[in-house]
Parts: sequence; C-alpha cells; structure tokens
Amino acid sequence: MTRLSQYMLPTEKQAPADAEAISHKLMVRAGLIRQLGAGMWSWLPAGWRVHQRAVQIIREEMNGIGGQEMLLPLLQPAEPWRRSGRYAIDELFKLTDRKGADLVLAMTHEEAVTIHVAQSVRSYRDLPLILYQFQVKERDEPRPRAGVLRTREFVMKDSYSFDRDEHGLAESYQLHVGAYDRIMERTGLRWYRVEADVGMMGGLGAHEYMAPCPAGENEVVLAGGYAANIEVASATPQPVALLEDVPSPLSVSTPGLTSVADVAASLGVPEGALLKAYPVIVEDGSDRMVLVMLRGEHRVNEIKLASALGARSRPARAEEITQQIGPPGFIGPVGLDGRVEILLDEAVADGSYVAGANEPDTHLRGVRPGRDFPFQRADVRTVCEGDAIEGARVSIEPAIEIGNIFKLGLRYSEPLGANFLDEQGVQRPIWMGSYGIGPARIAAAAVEQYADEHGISWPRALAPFAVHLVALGKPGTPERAAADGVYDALAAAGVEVIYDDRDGNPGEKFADAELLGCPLRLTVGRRSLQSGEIEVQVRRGRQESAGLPLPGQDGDLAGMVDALWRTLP
RNA sequence: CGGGGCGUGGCGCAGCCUGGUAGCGCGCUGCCUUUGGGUGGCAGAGGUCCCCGGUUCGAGUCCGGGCGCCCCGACCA
Repeated sequence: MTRLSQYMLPTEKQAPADAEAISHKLMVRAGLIRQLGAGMWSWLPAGWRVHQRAVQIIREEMNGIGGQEMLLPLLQPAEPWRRSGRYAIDELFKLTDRKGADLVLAMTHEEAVTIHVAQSVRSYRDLPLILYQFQVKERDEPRPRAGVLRTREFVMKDSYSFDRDEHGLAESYQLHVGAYDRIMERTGLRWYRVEADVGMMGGLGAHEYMAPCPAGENEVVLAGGYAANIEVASATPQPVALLEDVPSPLSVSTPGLTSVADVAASLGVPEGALLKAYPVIVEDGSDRMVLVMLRGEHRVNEIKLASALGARSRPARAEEITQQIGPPGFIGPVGLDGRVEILLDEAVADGSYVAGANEPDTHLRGVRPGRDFPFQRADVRTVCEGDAIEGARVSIEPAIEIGNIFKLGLRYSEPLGANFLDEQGVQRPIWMGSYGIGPARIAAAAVEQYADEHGISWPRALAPFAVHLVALGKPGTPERAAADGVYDALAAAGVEVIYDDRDGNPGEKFADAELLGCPLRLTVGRRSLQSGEIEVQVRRGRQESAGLPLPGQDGDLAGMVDALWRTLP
C-alpha cells in the first residue's frame, strides 16, 4: 500500500525544537522516525524501508564472503558476562527475573556466539567460520543524542569470525574489509576506512568505517593515503622557532600568567616554545603521578597516553599537584629530583624552552630536556591541523562511525573455552574477530551528507522509494485518471513508487516530495494531458529531466523510468 | 559525572517576573473556495498547563521535592 492517502507518513513543517543535527530534524520532519524516550526511537514505515535497504545491502555482502546468518538472544544470563569480564561495564543493562536470577540485555554478542561455537566446534575441520546476525543492541549510553545517531537501542549487524590461528584471523579480517568496502560503496555514502584504537582490551588490530559529516562525533585524520581516527593518529609537527641556548635556565617573572597563551604573549615567544606540563594519576593501582610534557600548543591524547602508560589515567587534582610538584599554573619538569616520572612527548624537539618553575608567578627560560631534567619519551599528543605525514599536510574532518572491524584474538575464546583439536590432536584456542555495522547510522549519515535546504536527497540505494509520483488536480478529473494509470503501470512493472493521491495543493505535495527525498519525482497534471508527457524532476540538484510518455503511448514507461533511475547517484 | 536549558492541544510557541475566564501560528474536522510551489473564507473539535506536596479565598504563574527531555563537555570494551 503505497498511496500517500493511506500511508503513515506524518510530515511536519517544523522540526522538533530540541533537534540540532540535520539528520535528526529531517528524519523527524519527513515522517521517518519518532522518539519514544531518550535514545529510544521508532522507525515509521518509510524510515524502516530505508533501514531495510541498508540491511539488505549488508546481508548480500556478508553472504558473499560466506557469512551464515543466525539470531542470538538479546536477553541473556549474566554468567557468561561475568566470565568474560564484561559484567562490570556501566553501559550494560542489568536486570533480574522473578526468580532473582541476574540477566543482562546484550550490548554485543561475543559471549553468546562464542559459547555456541565452543559447544559445537571440536575440530580444525569445523573452521573457519563466519557467523552473523542483525540484532538489537542495548546500551545504557550516558548521553544519547542527535536522533538515531546515538541511541540506547539500535539494530547492528554483528559478525564473528572463528579461525584456527592468527593467520586465519587475518584472512577473515581481510574478507570483512572487502565486504565492508563494498557495502560502503553500494550505499552511496562518502566514507573512509581508518585505523582505529584497539581499546584497553588489547585487540590485535582494528579499523573503523567513517562517514564524514558535520554532525559526526569522531574526528578522522587524513593525509595523502593516510586515514586514521584522531584517537590513534600520529604525525610530524610543524617546526617551531625555539629559544637561544643559555648555560642554565633563567627565572622570569610571570605574575598571574597561568595559561600557555598568556605566558607566550608576555615573553614574546611562540606557544610552541613553551613546555606544557600535564600531570596525571595513573589508574593502575599504583596511583602514581606522571608529568606529561608537551609542546605548548599541543593537546594530550588520552588514548595514546593510555597505551603509553599501559593503563588509564586521570588529570591530577589541584591539591595533588600542589603537594607533589608545585603551584598549579607554574609547574614544570625542572628540579623534581625524580619525585615524579616525566613523560616527554615526541613532538618536543631538542632545544631550549620556557617551562614552569614550580614557584608561584615564575617560569624558567632556556630549559633543555635531558640537560635540565630526565625523561622518558612517548607519542602522546593529539594530531592537529598543520601537521604533516610523509610530507602531506594533515586535514581533520568530523565523521560518523558507521562500522568497525576488530581482531579480537583470544579475548573471548580463552575465558569461554572455545577450543579445537588440530591435526596433531592438540587442543588450541580459536582466534576470533568481531565486526559491526549500524544500518541506522548509514541512513542518518546519508541524510547528513546529501540533504539540501528542501529536505533529504537519498542516494538511490537507500531511498525508501525509487519514484515519488505526484498527482495534481482533484480526484475524479482526467488528469487524476492519468496519474492513476501511471501508478498502475509502474507498480505492475515492479517499480517502487509512492503515490501522492491526496486531495492537496500542488505546493504541499511538491514540498513533501522534496522533504522525503526520493531520487525521482514524476508529476502528472493538466499539463501532462496537453503535452502527453509526465514531468520528471531529479531530486539531487532539483534538476528537471526530459518528460516521459504517458502510458498507452509508444514506449515502455517502467523501462524508461528504470533506465533513468540507474543513471542517478 | 560536571555545566546550561526546557516541560502549556499533534508540531512550534506566548502567558509565569507582577497569582484572578488558558491564548497564538501551523496542523486537524465539516462546508465553500483555490488547483503547477505550503490558496482564501466560514464554522468546529482538541489541553489533568510533566507529577506530588505546600503557600493562598484562588496557582500554568510563588515555594519545596520528584520525574522527563534537550544541548555542551567527560565517557563510549
């Protein structure tokens, strides 16, 4: 039933007041989604069609690499999560049944799938294996936002690969790279595959698939052929003019100047000639303080810092800084006598710098790493505009994470006992990978990337309908009869068409058509009867295209529509 | 978790400061009108003003508590 007079497509002229992101506003306005609660969204019929288009593309490509579709339960016993160590995660929804048993709502399905594989796989002959599903994920997100971009419940395609060794895992991973590349290509999105953080759980490698758009929550670093999430990106910094050398650091008075910008301006030196001190407490049980030193204009990257330290850390509190180093705002690396370990960022070149003196209202001029303080080195800063990678200038773009692929290794197979016997009869753990992709984010990213001031402009692979047919004139008129004929001819030929047969004005029909964003708009009105032609507008760019013949004349209307459709983005 | 904001017909908002008949635009229903870019008119329907408690003769408005939602940041295995 795709007559608009009977189809649930509640369009709105005004976006919800609290909507910020383009996709949030337009998907609500176009009648694709509605909110039920914070991070809880319903997909209305037209929206669900878009979602299912993405699902079908993913399914075809997963089947293409030998994936086997299945379904794992959302509601699960807590016990496997305790065994895998994930029961403690805050985002995990936990509940209790009437008997008092602890249950969880799965946020991904590694535990469940690994248990089944552990039960049924016994021999190397049973491997490799790729299993996948489309299933709802539940996550108690601290902050759901931007419509369907970040929700507490969402459908994910998650797949899991099982191999006999690391080499097999690399092959399964590579199969997923191919499938994911093809999925992205087929959706019509602009996308990047970027290097990603492997997380504290210590994976063996990971990539993310990113769709650049202003509403994106992630940042990708691009330079020539390089593409990485900013969380893991490394680059060469712009050179900076350092200070003249002096035999030993000189005290300079800097009353009240606690920021890098103030000190640099006051001394007339570039911010990069300052050493910024960022004290952190390492949360590995030792609670020891580490003083991270960076070039003045650079920022600490928490993820890179965590991998350098081997543990998470938190910024030190003011009283901790006072107690162990000196007055906040004037702390520096000189004269600590080994009380606090110093981690010097790799971007800090050899030379002479300004640094805090660990005395109130005082800095030191002419501080040289090594001569004036001992240090360990690590790359712990966030890449910034102006950096370069192999000579190519870095650019940084916001992006939505659409999918990610991850070499898990033995992370789940060991605690959950997923083993097999090799040819020698030796029991070995199964090497696993996990691979996720979010159809809802594909839909939202497409809205973000291609919308214009009139509404959504779907890539044809994702559009809810191929054709939006607009009938002008009152019901019962000859032009209406002609429009009905067009609808019947297209529908009979299998063209997916939404037919605006409502008793409305042309303006609102055109506006709704452009809001919904189907790639082709066909209009049948009085003019069509005079000219014998259906008018055609291509949504992308709102270009008028050559008219098509009304049914009953020479020519295969559906065939021509289909041919035109294939030329669209 | 830190900061900011908002809860009044389906949507967008005013009213609250200074307590006294609950309003506007859009949408919706009926009739007429109009029919190639959200037409115009007439007549209607629709609201426990988020919840609980308090103050008061009287609370959408003042006070207290709670809940919900949004935005920024943190977090995001």
